[in-house]
Amino acid sequence: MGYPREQSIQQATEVFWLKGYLGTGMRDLQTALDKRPGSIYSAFGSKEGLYLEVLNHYTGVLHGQIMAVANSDTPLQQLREFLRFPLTVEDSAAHKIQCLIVKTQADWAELPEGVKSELQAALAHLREAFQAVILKARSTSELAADIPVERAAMWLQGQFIAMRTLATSVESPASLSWMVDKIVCDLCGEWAQ
Amino acid sequence: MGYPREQSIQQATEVFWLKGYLGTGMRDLQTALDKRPGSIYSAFGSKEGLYLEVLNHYTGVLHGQIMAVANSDTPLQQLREFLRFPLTVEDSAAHKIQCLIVKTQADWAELPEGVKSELQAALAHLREAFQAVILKARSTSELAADIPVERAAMWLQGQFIAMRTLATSVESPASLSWMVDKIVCDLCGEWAQ
DNA sequence: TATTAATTTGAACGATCGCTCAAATTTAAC
DNA sequence: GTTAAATTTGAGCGATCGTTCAAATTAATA
Repeated sequence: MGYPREQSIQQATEVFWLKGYLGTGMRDLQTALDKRPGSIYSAFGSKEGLYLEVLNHYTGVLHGQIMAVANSDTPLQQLREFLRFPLTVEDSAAHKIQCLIVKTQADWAELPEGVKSELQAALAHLREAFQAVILKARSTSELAADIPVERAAMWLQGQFIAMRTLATSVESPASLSWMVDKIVCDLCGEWAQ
Repeated sequence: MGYPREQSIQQATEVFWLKGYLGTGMRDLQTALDKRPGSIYSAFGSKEGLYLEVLNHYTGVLHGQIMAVANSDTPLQQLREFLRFPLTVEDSAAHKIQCLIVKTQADWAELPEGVKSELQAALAHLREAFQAVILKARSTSELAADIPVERAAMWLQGQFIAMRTLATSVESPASLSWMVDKIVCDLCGEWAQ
């Protein structure tokens, strides 16, 4: 049995997701991974190195979910389900409502340079996935042919951020599902050039 | 000359706004206020105490701005200007794009209990102001009579968060002004019950 | 000006931070 | 079974954290 990288990354994701990059200490990670500092450092090099692997894995999963929406036959309907899902997590995992990327971005000014650039890349990567959703919905005529694709993709990312952020500050996230309908409705609505 | 509370609060606001609650150290504050630790502690009691005064002052200013929108004769037009303004800050003050409250909220899990509850209160207070804008716009018939007021207020707060967050991750915030138009457009659009 | 009260100073405390590395342990090779 | 290589261990490093408090300074009173 070599070092369980995959498992460690998943356990570290939980901690970073809950406490953020700055808020997470190496001792939190040592506890969560059940590893002593030397093992973690020999496997990941530094706290930043571990975080970057976590961010990479997290972004990949999220990107995959959005691309699955884009690749479905009914992208707008799948988008609805994608947006609604995080509102249904149980209380014990409430931190999972907030997107890890957006959460980390809030600490922007204090982040190491390497984390900053990877964060920017992650945001851009996810925006590409949102753009694929728009394009697919346009091709299935669920969206008008003249929709401004890049703006709509960025707007969609913004709606994602808004909903996730609001959901973390409300006692019952599920009660925000009307917002999902509003988003899809507005996506199909007016896009004055 | 007594202790310059007002001035200290404004200087501390700058630091907390830039670096967040967790990211700001007492030594950052000592530098910014040009005061030694004892003075700060005798005036504000603790880092948390100083932050709470900063948050209170900040919330008051923002609430006042939104209420000014609500009290104008053309609330929707004023809302446009209110939303557009932060997109125009110069590069050197880029951190001012992001709302201090939303920024602090991202560190939720690590915040002292007192900060958490004040943050919740601040968000609710600002939502009341957004609600006043909706109500006023309805009374001037800029908005339909059957708009769901509470939902629209929360949605508007979400749009505010989305725009401010996106603006911090883009090279030219001013290029997002189309989003302001989209927000006002969507506010006037469909609100399926 | 002498005396008291209020404020400011800054060295330093204990706790925690990210991280190191010599030693102990486990694994692999023969 | 013996030896060499790879991995894990955990005490502890220097730095920084929020905070304290005796001493120095400034302001107020008589």
